[in-house]
Amino acid sequence: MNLEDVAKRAKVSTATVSRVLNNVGRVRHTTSARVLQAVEELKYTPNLNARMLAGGQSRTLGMIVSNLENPFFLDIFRTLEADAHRRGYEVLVANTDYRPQYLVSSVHLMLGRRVSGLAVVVSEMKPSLIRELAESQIPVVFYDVGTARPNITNIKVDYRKGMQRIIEYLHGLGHRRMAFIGHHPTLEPLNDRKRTFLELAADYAPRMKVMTVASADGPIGGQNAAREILSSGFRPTAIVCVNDFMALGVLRELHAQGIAVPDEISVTGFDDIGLAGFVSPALTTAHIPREEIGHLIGEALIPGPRSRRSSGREIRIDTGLVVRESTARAPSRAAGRRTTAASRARVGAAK
Amino acid sequence: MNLEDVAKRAKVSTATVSRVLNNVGRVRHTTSARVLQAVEELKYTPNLNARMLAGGQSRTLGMIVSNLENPFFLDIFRTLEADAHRRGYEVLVANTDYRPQYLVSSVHLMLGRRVSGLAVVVSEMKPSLIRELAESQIPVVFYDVGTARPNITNIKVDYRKGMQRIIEYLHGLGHRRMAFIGHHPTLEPLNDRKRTFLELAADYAPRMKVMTVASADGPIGGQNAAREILSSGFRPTAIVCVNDFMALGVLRELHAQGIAVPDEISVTGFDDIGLAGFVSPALTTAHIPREEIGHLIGEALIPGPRSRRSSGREIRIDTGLVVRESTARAPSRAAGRRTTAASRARVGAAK
DNA sequence: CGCGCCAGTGTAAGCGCTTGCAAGATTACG
DNA sequence: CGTAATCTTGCAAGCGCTTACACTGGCGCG
Repeated sequence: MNLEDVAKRAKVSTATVSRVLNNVGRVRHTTSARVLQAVEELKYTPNLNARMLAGGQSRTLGMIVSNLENPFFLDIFRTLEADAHRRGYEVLVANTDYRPQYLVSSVHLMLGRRVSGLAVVVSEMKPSLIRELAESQIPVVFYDVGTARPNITNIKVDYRKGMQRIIEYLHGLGHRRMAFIGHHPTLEPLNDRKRTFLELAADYAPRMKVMTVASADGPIGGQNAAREILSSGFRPTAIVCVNDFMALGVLRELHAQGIAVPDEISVTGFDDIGLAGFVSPALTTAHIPREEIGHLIGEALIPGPRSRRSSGREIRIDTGLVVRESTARAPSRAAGRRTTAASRARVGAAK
Repeated sequence: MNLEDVAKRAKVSTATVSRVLNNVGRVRHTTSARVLQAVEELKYTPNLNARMLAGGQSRTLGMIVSNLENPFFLDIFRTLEADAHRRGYEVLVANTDYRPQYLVSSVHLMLGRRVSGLAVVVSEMKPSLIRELAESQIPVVFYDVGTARPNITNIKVDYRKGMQRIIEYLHGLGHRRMAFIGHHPTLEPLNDRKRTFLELAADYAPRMKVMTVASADGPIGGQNAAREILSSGFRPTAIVCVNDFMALGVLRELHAQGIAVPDEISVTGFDDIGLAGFVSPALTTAHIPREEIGHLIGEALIPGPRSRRSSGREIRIDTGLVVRESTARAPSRAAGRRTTAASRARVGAAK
């Protein structure tokens, strides 16, 4: 079932059919009606691959994320997709599971499909890829990784400032023993966050006791990390999570162990995913404007009159602290702490 | 940057380059090395659109879901994708937001890309689409909707039996006033679920008081629905949700209103998404084996020796009840119920 | 030493669609 | 009416790749 079949049936040339289907050039009304009818009767669907090949442009964007399961990424995708559809674009999405190797193949897949723009919203990175994409000529947006280049827009969230707000807030509540839960410590951007936490903690209170652990992204990872902290003997009054998705698991584990949040331990997340407000206790977190990010990506990737095609720009996004129910004043030392299996000895803090 | 450039640089013909890249036919080792080097130097990426056009087959599957945000759909997608990758396939995903119109355009998009198989995992449907897909010749899997046809495999979850287990269980705990929370009542498959609930409730206890409300899929929808029930005056002892995703919002709202779950009201979900075990109280629900479904889809869509290409089959999936913390014996009438703003008068039950 | 084979390559015909160019059909106008 | 201007439409050249088929040497064997 191809253009020719339709053309034959409508008794016109393929060129005319093409014009009708694409609404370009002038076609007599009666002819176009005949073509449309033939299309209808034959249930013809244009071959997009051929169309792209011949047309030279795809009206398709690509988006690569680290973990589609994490609502943070999904929200950005959804916003971008909505914008794209509004402008007649499609968006292909690929998932890397934080594996650099998958990132590479995903990028190649996108490049192979000749997307007209690519958003790379991941936490892992290979320097060689940045070079490759810079040379690819297509507009690219990196989120959180990479650096601005001629055709590369860079969106960075001021993670440090967000973390600073969190720590400042917790410190103000009297917390002096904190644990940080991260994930994928081998990935530099993520590791950087841990470092930021450590630095800031040291800044705020030189004698702050801290500990860091890492597990997989997601509730299960958070749960495991919480378990690890609790069984280590270190007993923080606040647990700071690298993102909300992991914090969900932390909340669950504390609940399971009968530790009250926030009375005994305060918990914070990062991102402010929708779910953060739907768990109990609702999560205190740093808000990252995901919709804004989605729009920015669209603006950078989709050509248009309004868009200044912010090539090469570096855009910094700020975060805002959202205080909900999972944080409170640190329990006073005197306060009786329930003796759970996990709170045996208060061993010295790990650095 | 195309095959010809590479061919020129490697001083061979495009045919040879193609053979090297696809690992087909015999090519002298030294030649192939030369080609590979040229590819490397030119950073050449094959144009997949052209490849597909010329090759005639795409090794790409399509999957259309109603709500990517709902982990239920995402889990199926992830399993399918993993299977697909293992067999050298890609999978394109599209989201309909429960809108039939989006379903139609998504199907056309997939057909346009000439996917070699299509999974339609949605709750909305247009009969005309079924016909169209049946005629399309490509293998198709419908989940929950449609009917088996020559090239169409049908996977259906025995929703009724699952709901029956839930109601039986709740009834056994003494619940006699229940509310059902659904979504998108205009979509037949979803509406069917409400009907199932109503029938079963009537079966189990002729004098059971029931009420049904509907809102959007997701925690917010669940929250709104719960609010609606609570402010209606009807005071159920159990709230049965059409899926876990909505139940999350119900749990949140009850918590916010100071209503204890499960002491005052029991809550159940459906699907058993990962999050169900990570909220507090953990959700009692019916387990749908999403991984199995993902595998089945892969098996039906990806040709292979092992796969019996289950065309035209109808596969029924059974569910299992997972009891967690959100359900308990119905509070005795005498039990003091905290007088929250929402529990004003106990008005008669709505039918 | 001649012939058949086969490994290794090249040639060229598409795949289904878009589009510049030009021919044929209409319409406008003097 | 004739001719120019304007519409409609068809022709055909690709887009980048795969692949059937043809061709070229080198080798084994009688």
